[in-house]
Amino acid sequence: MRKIAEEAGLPKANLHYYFQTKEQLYRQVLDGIFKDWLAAANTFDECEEPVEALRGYIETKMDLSRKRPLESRIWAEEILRGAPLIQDQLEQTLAAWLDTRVKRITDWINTGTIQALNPRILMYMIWAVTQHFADFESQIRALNQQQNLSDEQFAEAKKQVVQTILKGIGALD
Amino acid sequence: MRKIAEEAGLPKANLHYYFQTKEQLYRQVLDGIFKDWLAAANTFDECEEPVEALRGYIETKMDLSRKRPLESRIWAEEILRGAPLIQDQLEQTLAAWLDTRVKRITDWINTGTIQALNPRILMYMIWAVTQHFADFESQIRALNQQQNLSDEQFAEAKKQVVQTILKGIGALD
DNA sequence: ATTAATCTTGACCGTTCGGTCAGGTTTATT
DNA sequence: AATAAACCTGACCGAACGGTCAAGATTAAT
Repeated sequence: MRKIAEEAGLPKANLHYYFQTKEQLYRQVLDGIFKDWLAAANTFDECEEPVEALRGYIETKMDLSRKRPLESRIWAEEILRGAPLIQDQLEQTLAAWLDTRVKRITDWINTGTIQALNPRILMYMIWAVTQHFADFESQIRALNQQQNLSDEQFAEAKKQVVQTILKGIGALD
Repeated sequence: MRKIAEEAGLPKANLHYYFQTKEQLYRQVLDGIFKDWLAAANTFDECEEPVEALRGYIETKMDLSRKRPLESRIWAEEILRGAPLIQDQLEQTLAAWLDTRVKRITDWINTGTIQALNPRILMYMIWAVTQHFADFESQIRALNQQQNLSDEQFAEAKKQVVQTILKGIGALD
């Protein structure tokens, strides 16, 4: 709280005027992140066909990792800790969101647009890969001559992630 | 340190006899994890062909996530924090390891065994997906009726991860 | 049996932590 | 101009933190 107040340029006591406890502040941060997360998630529904729907979703998640890596990292840290404060949101909102998307993917499988697979695991894979570029940024930087990925490198990564996953599930030739 | 001593069943002062500072203890933990990580990494070299080499590597990493999720999580947390204590290891050992594997993958591309792609990004994807099952275990549990993945579910996930990535890079039909 | 080395421990120390509070200042309302 | 509401702040508090230390217990070496 001291460091946050310092960073924000106000006395710690004043910070406590707006956020009574550290946990309340943290909860508001998590809520904001969850909102952004769901907003990005809606990209998934914008297209009918799997190729465009998944491409749009993956690209949106990649862009989020690029533009707001801190959000992704705070989310990741909360999950790492066992999600003590967001378990309800995961079990309710996120589970419901996932269920309806699982149904859509199942439809694609049944119509033969993509190959048979477990839709949940596909979603886990997409989350894992896209968020990795935010959460493991410092590792990637260390492996890239101590330089963050350039815009060009990131664009290449985005393209390859989309390509590999879409091809991997049989949505591309 | 108090909690660790408690968990280990000895007085805190005694813990400090074996580990002078918290950071020294933490470093030893990180070193142990890095060793396991590199041991798993060597699976990559056991086979000549991309399909078997990558399948073996992915499966080993998946097994590690299953059997030692805490290790993966501590590693992830260290990276999330910006890798303050393991930057050297990332820039030296890990970077060197990655370089030689990038060369192998490049060979596969040049001989047409897999399609053209950026080998580094492929490795990031593999790391992301395999470690996700350890690092985001609590999220997966919340989305799986509050139950950890069963052995059967995990086996299915492992199979699908291998299948999707191998197919995604054009190593399978 | 004696000594030295290693291990164990309760009590203690200074610092930092999240949080409080009385009292001040500013802003909005009438 | 008077009053109320909202906002701001330095000083302070108890608890928890990582770490220390002197002294005791145990083990190994001679």
